[in-house]
Amino acid sequence: MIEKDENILSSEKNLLKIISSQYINEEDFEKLYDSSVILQFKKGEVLLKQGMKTTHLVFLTTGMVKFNYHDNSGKNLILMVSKAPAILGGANIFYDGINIFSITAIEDCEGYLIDVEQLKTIALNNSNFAMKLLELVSGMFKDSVFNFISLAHKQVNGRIAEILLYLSRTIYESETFTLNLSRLEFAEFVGCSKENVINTLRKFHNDGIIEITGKHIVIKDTGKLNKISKVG
Amino acid sequence: MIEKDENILSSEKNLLKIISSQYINEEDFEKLYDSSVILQFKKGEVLLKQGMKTTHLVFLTTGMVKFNYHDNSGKNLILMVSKAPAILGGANIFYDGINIFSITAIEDCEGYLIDVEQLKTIALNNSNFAMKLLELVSGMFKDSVFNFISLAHKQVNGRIAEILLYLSRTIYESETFTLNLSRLEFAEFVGCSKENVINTLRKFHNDGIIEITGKHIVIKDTGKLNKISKVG
DNA sequence: TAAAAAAAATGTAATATTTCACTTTCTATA
DNA sequence: TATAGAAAGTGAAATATTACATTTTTTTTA
Repeated sequence: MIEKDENILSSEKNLLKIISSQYINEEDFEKLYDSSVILQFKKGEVLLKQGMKTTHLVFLTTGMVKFNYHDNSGKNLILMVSKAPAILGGANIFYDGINIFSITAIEDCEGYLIDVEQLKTIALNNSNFAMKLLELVSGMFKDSVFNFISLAHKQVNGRIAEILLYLSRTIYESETFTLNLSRLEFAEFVGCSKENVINTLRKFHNDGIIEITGKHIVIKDTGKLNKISKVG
Repeated sequence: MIEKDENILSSEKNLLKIISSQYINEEDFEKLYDSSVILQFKKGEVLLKQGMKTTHLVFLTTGMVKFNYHDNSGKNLILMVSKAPAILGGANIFYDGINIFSITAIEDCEGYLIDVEQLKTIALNNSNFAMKLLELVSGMFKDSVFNFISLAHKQVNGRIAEILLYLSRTIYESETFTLNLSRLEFAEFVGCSKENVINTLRKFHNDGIIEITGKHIVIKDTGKLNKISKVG
């Protein structure tokens, strides 16, 4: 019990900001806390499933996930990649309550399942809290729009350069990292064939822009990568 | 004065739902009303400009607009097309207050400029209202995601078929309509070259799927168009 | 740890898309 | 209503991308 509390409070970002005493009182916090469950997810497991009713959000405490959409023809698309700490599923709640995409672990994860009904009840009685949720959803919207824009006017090498920079800066926070997406998943993120991803990564490698050995990537020339991402 | 009120109240969709007495009291409504201005926009005029601070939203009462993003290399992209009645600009407010895209009239429009600060003040004191705004933003998020998905895994003919159906169903609400986008704008919406748009429309015409004479379009074979939009 | 399965890599042919240079057709307005 | 400028349309070459067939490498698991 105590361990659970400490866990929530020790993660310094999103949820803390939102749930902390600034926006929510002790009593509301207890309600939310009592209705939440902590769960482990193995790589590949689905945290939120596309098409299902949104009964909960997930506050991810450790691990990384992908936001993926699968269409009826079997094709798959990765919209976003996110790492702990983060609140997942926020965009679904206040619309019609059906998950528009899945959220899947791309490495072992741990997270709190937060009851949506409870959350709504609290938001209705606390507009500061509701506003914070609005900020959260707007932020996601913005990210999605930027990703969309990039997809629309950039060619594959520009997209790949951009995604490499994004992963390096935002997700792994290092110029050296071990990718936890397969080449196929990477292709689903870029929006092209897996062969194209493989060839382009190889080309970047041969041009000395990156160094890639299997899943291990080192970004050698950020300047050039930047240029490609802008021009491409 | 009376005319203005009637105008707001007679449009049956978004704003009414949100602003109506169910969610906002007489006094708040007056505040919002007093800080709002009605304006006319000519085709091509910008209602909200990308990069500028969000000082107002627009409640569009008549006309049609495009949501367009322009990048520094001069390329332009249309994210969405929307017609009255609609609330425009909602996604910007609660994030960092900078418009992430422009909203431009594609035909003569009329709309109310609603002061954002006033709106925020009211939302802070009225969580029902805040929740309604959340729904609005979530809805836009959802639309954007679907458009994004379509762009990512469909080829140009699939995209064009889809956009034709979208325009027919959602925007013009008829199988016969007069497009108020140029071929170039249509291409910016599809995310391809204008020649590709022209050729594809011609091909659809020759195959008897649509009938196109300049800007006048008749959808002849919805079934086939549907198929192309799904397979493509 | 060996075998099976999955993922990565490669080269080439087929296809899709853009770019370019140009003509034709509209449309606004002087 | 003549005319300039914009928009639409065309065809062909250049480029980008995918699809396919196949091999190599890595990972999983019996």
